Amino acid sequence: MNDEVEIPPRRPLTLRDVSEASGVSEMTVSRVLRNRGDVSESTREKVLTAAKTLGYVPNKIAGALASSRVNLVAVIIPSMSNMVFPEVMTGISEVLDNTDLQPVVGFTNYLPEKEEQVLFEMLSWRPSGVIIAGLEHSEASEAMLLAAGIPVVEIMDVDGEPIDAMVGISHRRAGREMARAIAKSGYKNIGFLGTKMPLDHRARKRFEGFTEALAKEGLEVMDREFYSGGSALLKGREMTAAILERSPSLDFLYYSNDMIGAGGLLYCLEKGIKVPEQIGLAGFNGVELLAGLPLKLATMDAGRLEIGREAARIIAGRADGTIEEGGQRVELTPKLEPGDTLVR
Amino acid sequence: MNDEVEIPPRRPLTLRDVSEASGVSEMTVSRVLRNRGDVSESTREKVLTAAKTLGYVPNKIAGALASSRVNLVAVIIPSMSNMVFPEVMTGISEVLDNTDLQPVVGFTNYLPEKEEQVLFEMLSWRPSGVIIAGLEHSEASEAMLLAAGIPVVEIMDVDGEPIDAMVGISHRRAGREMARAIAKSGYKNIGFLGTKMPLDHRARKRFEGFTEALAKEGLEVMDREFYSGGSALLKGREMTAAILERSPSLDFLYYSNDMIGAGGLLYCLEKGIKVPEQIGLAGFNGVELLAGLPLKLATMDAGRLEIGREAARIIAGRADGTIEEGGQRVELTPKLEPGDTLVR
DNA sequence: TGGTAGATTGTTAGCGATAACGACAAGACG
DNA sequence: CGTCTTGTCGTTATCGCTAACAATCTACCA
Repeated sequence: MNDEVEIPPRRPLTLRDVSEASGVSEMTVSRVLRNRGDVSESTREKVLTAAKTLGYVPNKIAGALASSRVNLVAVIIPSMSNMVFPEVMTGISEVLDNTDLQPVVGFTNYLPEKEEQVLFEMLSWRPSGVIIAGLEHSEASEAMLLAAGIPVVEIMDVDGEPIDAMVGISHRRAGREMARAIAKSGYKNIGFLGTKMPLDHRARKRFEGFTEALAKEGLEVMDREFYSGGSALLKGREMTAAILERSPSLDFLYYSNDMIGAGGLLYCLEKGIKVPEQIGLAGFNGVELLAGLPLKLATMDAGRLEIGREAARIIAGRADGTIEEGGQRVELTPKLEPGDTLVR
Repeated sequence: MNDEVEIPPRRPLTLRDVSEASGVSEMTVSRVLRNRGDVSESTREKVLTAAKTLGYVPNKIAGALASSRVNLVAVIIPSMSNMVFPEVMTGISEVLDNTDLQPVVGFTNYLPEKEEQVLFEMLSWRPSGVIIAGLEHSEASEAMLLAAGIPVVEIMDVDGEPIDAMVGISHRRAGREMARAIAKSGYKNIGFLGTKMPLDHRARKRFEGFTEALAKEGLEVMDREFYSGGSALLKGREMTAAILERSPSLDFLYYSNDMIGAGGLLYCLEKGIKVPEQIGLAGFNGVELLAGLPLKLATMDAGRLEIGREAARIIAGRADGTIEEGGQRVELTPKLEPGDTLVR
């Protein structure tokens, strides 16, 4: 009850405090702390020690206002709870860690209104760039992005027109290629299992490409099953059970993501269904998890890590002036991984 | 090439632009946009339409500087790539979505230096609160947190002294309870499989509690296996194969997380090992994934969602003045879920 | 020894918003 | 009919920092 050791300064520290403590002007302190402009070694040290002993933390709000430069990059993605976006984030962080840029993440839950809110909120902090998932946005969102006057990279998808730059894969093509691979392997009775998500445009595009290419091979999707919410692995099981019950003649199941595919795979193995002879299976995304399954599920790697990296590179390059123009279009090619469940 | 429709204003819009467009003072525009103070309905509408047609996005940097109020909450966590923190984030977002607070996430990769950097960076934006994983921080980090003068909630763990508030479970206790449950089930030869992470204090505490309680039962950990990096599911398989090869007499395997536990479970089932009779298994965390496995892995739910919610509630409450004091200590009780792999 | 380039440090004026207070009009009231 | 509220705005002074320029102080050369 009796510690007069240090009265914690109720008023937060400012440059002035450091300036007074070290006997130089605020400007000089500012220069030292930002490593900008010439400062003699002696005063530099004086300032640095003063700042450290005081425990000074610069106020970036004031700094940003004065210099109209913000080292934040807005990253807007649907969610973090499926395995796809964490990996994108890893790629982004990896690249941004070598710059003075900092990612700031916002979630939309696949809701356009939420996206609009989050975007508005983030833009009001005047970030140096925006990385946003998808090519489909509300009109208001597009207008904001356009008016912001900063680099915008739309990621994941390249089937459409970007506002500025885009990095991703063609989900239509991914669907098509999978369809062709399935047809080539001789499967005829194909079922589709996916999410009940009218707002997941990429899943939709994959499905469109899939059916389109199947049609060219004279095939069609014979049955479908949808889910929403819950444990994806469990849902995969349940949906597989349901669809096979309803359509016993199916010999291939295409899942809209690896997680439900893995559930389906486990279910089939348990039921003694011969995979891939009796029934073939395939998912989408190329999540790391698949490596640990009894059989390696066929999938298509979406290159999520590389998407994150490339998007960050564009933002970083444009922020530091290395890159002049905008409008980059980077299409990565999804890689088919047949695994053990797509061969005959 | 000939669209003189709208020259996109090179200079970003400010309050002044809106003020001029609507014929009122900047102050009034500010009042309207923030819904604060009395403004007549007619001018309110004038301002609102002006702002909308111009596409004005307020500059929170300036606003924050002037009002010294920031609606940001810094959330500092190790990573997003295991299944534990996404769920914590969900809990945080859930609560914060009902306030005007916004989470801003930073990652430390379990590195104290990285934590320090991220913390410094975030504090320099003067957030309204900090939610940070763990009770162990570098001296500098603690000093910063202390000096920041804002609510700080340390989450996940309660085995230690918080800087301010804390919300979590006792990992020592979680380890102890699991040990007791295992002993009670009659298992005698116990193996431990975990991450090679000297910096994961919570895993360490669980292990300490585990061995301590085992000792009281006259038991001890007979063999151990560690890993780092890679696909956790796959690593779980490999480690299980390795430890059983080396110590065939083991009749129980305790995994430091559910993911490697799931890998081990799949491995055992494949090898025809009778679970839980021949060998019992248990993990930790209670991830949703487990529901989809052939057998439900025994685990201990860490209440991650609730941790996130509670932490956010404390921050929100203190930010809006609903809660006066600091130093809250919320200990949630981990729930043992025996599943199908911890019974005899 | 005066002059000048180069290195170092200080001064002044905002950045775009908000807090706090002041001003003014339209009723309310005795 | 003058004074007092209330309801609506406007003015002024920062917030903490940085850009741009000015001022000093060296060192060195003709």
